[in-house]
Amino acid sequence: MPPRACLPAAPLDPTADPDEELARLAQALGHPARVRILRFLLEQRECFAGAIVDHLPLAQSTVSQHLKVLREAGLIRGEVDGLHICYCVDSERLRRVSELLDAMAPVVSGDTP
Amino acid sequence: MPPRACLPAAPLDPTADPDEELARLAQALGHPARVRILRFLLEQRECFAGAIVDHLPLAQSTVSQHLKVLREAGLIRGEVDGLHICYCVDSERLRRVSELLDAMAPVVSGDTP
DNA sequence: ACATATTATCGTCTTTCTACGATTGACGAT
DNA sequence: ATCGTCAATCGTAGAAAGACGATAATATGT
Repeated sequence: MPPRACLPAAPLDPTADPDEELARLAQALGHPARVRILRFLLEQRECFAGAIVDHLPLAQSTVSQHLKVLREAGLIRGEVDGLHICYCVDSERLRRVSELLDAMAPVVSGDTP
Repeated sequence: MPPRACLPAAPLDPTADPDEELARLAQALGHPARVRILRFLLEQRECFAGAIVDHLPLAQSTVSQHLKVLREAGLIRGEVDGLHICYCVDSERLRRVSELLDAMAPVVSGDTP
């Protein structure tokens, strides 16, 4: 098996501010195409970029940009595998979103009297 | 107690598409100021717009626009109370975000072997 | 009716996002 | 070495977001 190099992946500023972190993650999720990419990636468990391009009605360069946004938010990781780049969701990072949300709104019951 | 009228609140297109819905909600969350507003609102349980303006280093009109974004995403509701507008978080709608996320990634364990 | 207080909206400017085609760089195969 | 393939990046054009001051709308108090 050839050694798998890792893409620059997540520049992810160690923001330390949960508001900034949540906003950053949410912004990455804030486009239908990117949500679709995530869902597809979760369904396939992993796949190379070309498959994602085929799955969306967008140009290759556009998809590549969306992938970059998701990568920089840390929501996906891409590994170079020969000619392809194999992408997969960083589930931990995805869970982090719910985590931040829950930390913010710790189960308030009955807000609509 | 005077009758409380409800603001246009949530135009919220009944998208039916969970990807669109999640993207829409995430986009509303995708700005630090708006996250801060939500957090503040959750802490206070409710408060009028002026208090939010005082709490952020932004112009009144800017805050008003952020409130509008949150309102249109259904994340907050504003009720006219005399001279003030009393805002509060729609916790159910906020939980909906986690819900959509969880539905998308139903607890995948061990994604980083 | 008038002045005051509170918030939304308007107009504008600047910045960022989205999308695309074209190009580049890297790899594998011939 | 050259050729195809795959994916990132560049350059650019148009759309949307973010910020502000100024203005308008509405309700309250005098």
